[in-house]
Amino acid sequence: MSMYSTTLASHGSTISSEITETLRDAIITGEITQGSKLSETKLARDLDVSRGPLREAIRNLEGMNLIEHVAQQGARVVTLNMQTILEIYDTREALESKAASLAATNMTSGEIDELHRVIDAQSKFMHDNSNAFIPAESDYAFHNTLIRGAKNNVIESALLRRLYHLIKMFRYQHDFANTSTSNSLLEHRQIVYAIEQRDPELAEVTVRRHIVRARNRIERRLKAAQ
Amino acid sequence: MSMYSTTLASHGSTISSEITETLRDAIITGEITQGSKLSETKLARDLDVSRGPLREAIRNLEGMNLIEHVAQQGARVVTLNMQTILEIYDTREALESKAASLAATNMTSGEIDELHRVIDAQSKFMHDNSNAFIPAESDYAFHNTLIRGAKNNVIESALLRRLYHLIKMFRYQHDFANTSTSNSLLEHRQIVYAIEQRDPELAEVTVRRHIVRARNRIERRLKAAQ
DNA sequence: CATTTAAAAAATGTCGACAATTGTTGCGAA
DNA sequence: TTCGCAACAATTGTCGACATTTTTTAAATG
Repeated sequence: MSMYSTTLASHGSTISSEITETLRDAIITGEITQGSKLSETKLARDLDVSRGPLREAIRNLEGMNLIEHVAQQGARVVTLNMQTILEIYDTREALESKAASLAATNMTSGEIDELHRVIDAQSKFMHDNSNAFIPAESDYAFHNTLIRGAKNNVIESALLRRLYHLIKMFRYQHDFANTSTSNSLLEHRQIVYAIEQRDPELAEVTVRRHIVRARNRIERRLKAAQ
Repeated sequence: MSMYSTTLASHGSTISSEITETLRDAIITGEITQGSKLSETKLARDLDVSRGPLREAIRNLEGMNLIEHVAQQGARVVTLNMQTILEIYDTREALESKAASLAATNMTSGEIDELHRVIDAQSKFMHDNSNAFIPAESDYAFHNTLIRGAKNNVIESALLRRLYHLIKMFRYQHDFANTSTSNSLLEHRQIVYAIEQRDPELAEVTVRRHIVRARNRIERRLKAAQ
């Protein structure tokens, strides 16, 4: 009976935001398994809170698309089968390619510098680790910076708030945590080049290709595993 | 002091879902004005419910992107200034053009028939009303059918659950309720043609152009009104 | 008169208890 | 045995009260 590590956290003053983060991480890592029911009574007991803030946390998780809640029946963790994964990546392709197009116009030079720093770190890491892979956190840092550079809060929310938690969950639980292929680094460089050139169309197609390739890699691997 | 009409509704058994719909409609129509605070105490009194289900309704509205909630300070209705509107339409362009592409492949012939029925109704209406406009509800019916035809629940949710309420809110409050231009009907026909031909690329560009044109119309009109 | 500060008021966050609904168990009838 | 049904258990939904934080008010200070 592993308890969900609440750690020290607490930068989010309120209890419901605390347990939202705790449960979010437990779902992403799979500590709470896909498809399992989130029993209010049990969770409230385990986390040592009342059911009030717990219900609010559940609604928050619903906003991250991590759970599905139906009236009078409770909440369940989403199930990431192959179809859902591919749907997520198709949606990501549409949103993030548009974000790249906007970022080519709207990114500040400071943010472009940040992209370079992330890429350089990735390059150094791969060099030090026999070109093995890019660490997940570094990959997220790259895409986070790109998405924020679009200066479009609606797209940013659609991606970072409602889609990326699902992507992290999938990659963590299905051993796609670290993006393979040294090609990813090259693609990252091409993306930064397009943005640096302030070329929206090139930025859009490079990001689109980057995501489509990831999508197809996933599809191949999941079909092979069947 | 106009009270929010709770009507008979009640098909959603639970109180929180009831008042979610009530408040959603009040926000979309502007009965609750943009930027105004949603006071839990006052609303609970007005709607004659306790604060529990009201807080859940607020979280639901947050999931529709209709309000913004910050801890210890409460919830406010979003403000739709020009920048936000254009951000919404840029996001819609990315999502709905992808949805059209998918729909060209995945739509059933029955759903295509449904698109024809909607278009025929629009055609008849315009003919009967001196080519004035397409009624808002009929326009939403067209796009709803298109989006559902993509058979991608993630895109569908991103559009219908998280974006379209904002679009309805804007169009209702800024007199864009009825899509002007007889050109819209032609564009609808082109979209259906592309889907009928099972041509994803053509479907994508026709929908993209349809939305970009609407976006640019809005931008021109809002700038002229400044 | 403007600014600061402390008390008061109001609002949001949390809790425990009760209500209503759903799910389960076990008995009895076909 | 299988099916239906009633009693029971467990879960979710709702409520009112209390705790904590924020906002307002108003006095006091410079």
